[in-house]
Amino acid sequence: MLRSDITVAIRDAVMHELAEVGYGRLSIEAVARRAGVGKTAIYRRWSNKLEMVLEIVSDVAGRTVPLPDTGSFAGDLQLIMMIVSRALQHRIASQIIPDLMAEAARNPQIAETLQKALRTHQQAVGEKLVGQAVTRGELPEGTDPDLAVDLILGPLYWRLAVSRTKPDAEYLEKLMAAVTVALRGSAG
Amino acid sequence: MLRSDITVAIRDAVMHELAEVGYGRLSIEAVARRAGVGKTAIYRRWSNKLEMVLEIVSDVAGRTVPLPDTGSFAGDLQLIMMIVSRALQHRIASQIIPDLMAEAARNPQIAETLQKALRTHQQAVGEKLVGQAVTRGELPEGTDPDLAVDLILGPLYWRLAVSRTKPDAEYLEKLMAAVTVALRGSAG
DNA sequence: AAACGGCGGAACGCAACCGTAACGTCCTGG
DNA sequence: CCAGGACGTTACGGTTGCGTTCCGCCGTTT
Repeated sequence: MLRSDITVAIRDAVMHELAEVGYGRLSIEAVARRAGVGKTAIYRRWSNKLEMVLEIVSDVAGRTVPLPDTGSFAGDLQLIMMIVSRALQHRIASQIIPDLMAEAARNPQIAETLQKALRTHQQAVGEKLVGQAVTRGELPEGTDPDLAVDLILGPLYWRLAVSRTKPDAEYLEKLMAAVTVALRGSAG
Repeated sequence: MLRSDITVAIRDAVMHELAEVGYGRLSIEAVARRAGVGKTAIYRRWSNKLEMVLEIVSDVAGRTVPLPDTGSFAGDLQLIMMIVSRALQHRIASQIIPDLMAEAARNPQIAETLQKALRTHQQAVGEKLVGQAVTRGELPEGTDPDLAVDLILGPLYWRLAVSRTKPDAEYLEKLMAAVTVALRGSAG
C-alpha cells in the first residue's frame, strides 16, 4: 500500500542525514525535508526514530559480503582488506559506522543490532579464512580466528576510521605481510 | 576571579554529560543542571558549546602519558598495551573517545583538536618505542613506526571500543606475541 | 563603608523539533 | 459519476535548547 518510491526516498534521506549530522542530532523533520515528503509519511512506516534507523541500517548492512574463497590465504587476506578498506573509505559508510559504534555504547538496542549486522558476519569470515588456511597448511593449527580478525580489521579500522589517513599500496602490502607473519608465528 | 570550584564542577559535568549523551546531544542547560551552577557561569568561561568541549577535552587528553622506557621491547610493548587497555576500559573514556572520533569526521575543529591530542603523542610513542628497539637490536632497521602503532593500537581499539569484549590475559599475551613477530619479521 | 564582581536564578526572543489532528488529493471499484 | 479509502501535506500546541539580559545576593577588595 505504501508508495515504494517514497519509501526509497526516505531510506536514502536517512542514510545521508545520518552521515551528515549523526544519530544524536538526526531529526525526523530533517529527514522528511530532505526526502521531500511529509513527516506523516515517515510515521506511517516507522513508529519512532530509533526503530526507523535500526531497520534501515541493518537492512543496508545485511547485504552480506561474500565469504572469501580465492584458494590461498594471501589471496583471501588481500580480498578482505580490499573490501574493508573500500567500505571504510566510502564517504557515507565512513561517517555512519563510527557514529553508530559510539551510539551503541550507550544504547543497547543499537549495540545489539550492530553486533548482529557486523560481528556475527565477521566472525564467520574469520573462521572461514583461518579454517581454510589451516586446512591448506598455510597456518598452524590452533590459530585463533578472533585474534586474526582483530589483527586484520583493527589496524585498518584504526587507520581509516580513526587516524583518517589513506593507506597507500605499500602500506597495505606491509600490513598484509605483518599479519601473515604474525598469525603464522604466534600460535605455535 | 572565576571561582575554581565552580570551574571544576563544570568540567566534571561536561565529561559526564559527554559520556552519557554524546557531543551531538550535549546541552549547556544539562551541563549547568548537573554541575549545579547557572548557565551564566558557563558562558562567562566559554563562549559556546564547541569551544567549551574542545578546551576541556584537550586539557584532559593533554595530560601526557609518559613515554615507554622499560629497557626492553617486550616490556615497553606490555606497558603500552596495559595503559591503552586501561584507558579504553575506563567507563567515561570508552564512551567519549568513540563519540568524539565520530564527531571529528564531520567537524574539522574537533578533528584537528583530536589529532593534536592523540595522534601527535602516539606518533612520538611509536617512534620512541621502535627507535629504542632498533637500537637494541630487537627490531630490524627500517621498521615502520606508523605500522607498529597501527598494529598495536588497532586490534586493541577494535576489541575494546568496537567489539566491546574484554580481552583476558591470555588474549593480551597472544596479541603481544603476534605484534612482536609481525614487526620482527615483516620489515626484512 | 562602599564599590566591585562573580554567583544563582529567572525570564526573554528565537529556532528547531516532536507527535498528532485536520485537510485536500489521488486512485479504485461499483 | 460517485463513494470510500489510503495517501501525503499542512497546521498546530507543546517542549527543549540557545545565547542573552537583568536581578538580588554575598564575599572580597579598597
